[in-house]
Amino acid sequence: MKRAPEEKGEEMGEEEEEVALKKGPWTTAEDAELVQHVRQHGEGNWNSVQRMTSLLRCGKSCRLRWTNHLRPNLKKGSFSPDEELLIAQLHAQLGNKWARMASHLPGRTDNEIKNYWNTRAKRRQRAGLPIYPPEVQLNHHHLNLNFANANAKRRRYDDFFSSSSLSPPQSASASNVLLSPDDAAAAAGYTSARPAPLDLAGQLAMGGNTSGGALQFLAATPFSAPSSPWAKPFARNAHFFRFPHSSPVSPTTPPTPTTGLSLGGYGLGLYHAGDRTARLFPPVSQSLGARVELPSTQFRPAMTPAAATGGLAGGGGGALMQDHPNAASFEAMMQELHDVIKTESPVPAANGGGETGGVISGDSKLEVELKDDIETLFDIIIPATFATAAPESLTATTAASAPNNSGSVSQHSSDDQDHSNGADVTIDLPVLTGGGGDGDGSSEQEWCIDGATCQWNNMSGGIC
DNA sequence: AATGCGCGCAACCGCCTGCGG
DNA sequence: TCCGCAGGCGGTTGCGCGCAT
Repeated sequence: MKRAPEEKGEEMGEEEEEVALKKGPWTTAEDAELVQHVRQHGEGNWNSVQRMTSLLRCGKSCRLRWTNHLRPNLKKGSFSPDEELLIAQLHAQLGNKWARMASHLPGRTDNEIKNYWNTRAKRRQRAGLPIYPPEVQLNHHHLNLNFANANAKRRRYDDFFSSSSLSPPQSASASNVLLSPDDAAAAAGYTSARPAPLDLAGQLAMGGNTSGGALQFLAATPFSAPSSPWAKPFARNAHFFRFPHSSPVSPTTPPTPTTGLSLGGYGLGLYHAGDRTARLFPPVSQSLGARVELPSTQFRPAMTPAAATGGLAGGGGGALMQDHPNAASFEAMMQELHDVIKTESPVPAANGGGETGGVISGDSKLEVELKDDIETLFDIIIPATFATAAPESLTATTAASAPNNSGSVSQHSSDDQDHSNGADVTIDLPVLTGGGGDGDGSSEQEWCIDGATCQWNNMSGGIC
């Protein structure tokens, strides 16, 4: 992109009759004009703004101004402690992927998060303090322990870690390596008053720890908190996600028959419109004994080649859950959802938030968002679940000891696909059948978002 | 009161990617 | 396949404000 002549700047050549583009702070008049333009023409095509309005701003500047300051539903003000913790968690998992982090913090912009993190990290580094809260470094520890291979696979899928940035776990451990969690907490000034971020982990772990595990979900989960940062990332496509609230999911309670993910009392599940059979991840047990099974082809007529062959030891790519093929693949699951969304186009992409479309079509935008949300589940929530499991059990678990009962997770050596060291993590996916939930795919809120009235409590026989 | 300094934030810049011709 | 364009992203810069000296 060529630099525009600067306002303060040098003389323009005689031949250059182009209007000098303005730089610097925006005026309220400029803001108003940009807002008016977006209202009339929608987002996108930013370079046309200059042609269609009297604004003397380049397209990039207009886009930046809109996304960072003018678009609706922007949340201004300082970050809440929950948001701060979520940012730390996201940064630990994603590195400097500000835009992706912002997608999980509704109302916040990438620039805002970036500025916050950079100043905070700079300050803490200068003070010789660890840049991550102790909770996050614990996550790292277990993430590395349990998900090394899974992450390695996923990196191919979505360039998981930025090659130019430090690996987050390395940077975290480097800054914290000499400190015990307690010492680090003390040194970092994190107090016990800070809300525990990994409640979900505890809920899930407890849920898998007993035969009556679902009852453990009677306790509120982080997703049930009205302002929970755990829940917010999923607000964009709330109709695709269901999370445990204050009531357990009955084993016979079916998920909503629409495409999506569920985090019910039995864990995380993938369900699908028109399909009364849902596959659920069971809650993670502390024994970490079993193996897991992810996608099947029951949702579509044919497995994609990649999903059918990639990383599915035991050839279970096309099997139903009952078949328990000894394989799991994050890629495959996302591939499956990807295919489902492709073929179904189940809901309108717009979900509020003032987004008016743009260059990304509704379906593809939905895909991206859902993929991000799913990745958050895998990046943050499921690793967090491990973080609260007994650490010693993690290291002691071997493939041979995996009992293959539902409701747990196992590690097993892997020589498939990426030939990386470490263990695969697999999850058994029992089949639950039946009907229920409203499943109408409407915008009706079925879980708490920002304090809105939660209708879960009013659902009879539903998820909540 | 004046000055210096640090911090937070808004905006810019350059690179990269995706897409269409 | 190449090329140009538009948009997105991450890093960097610069300004304004508040605080300490």
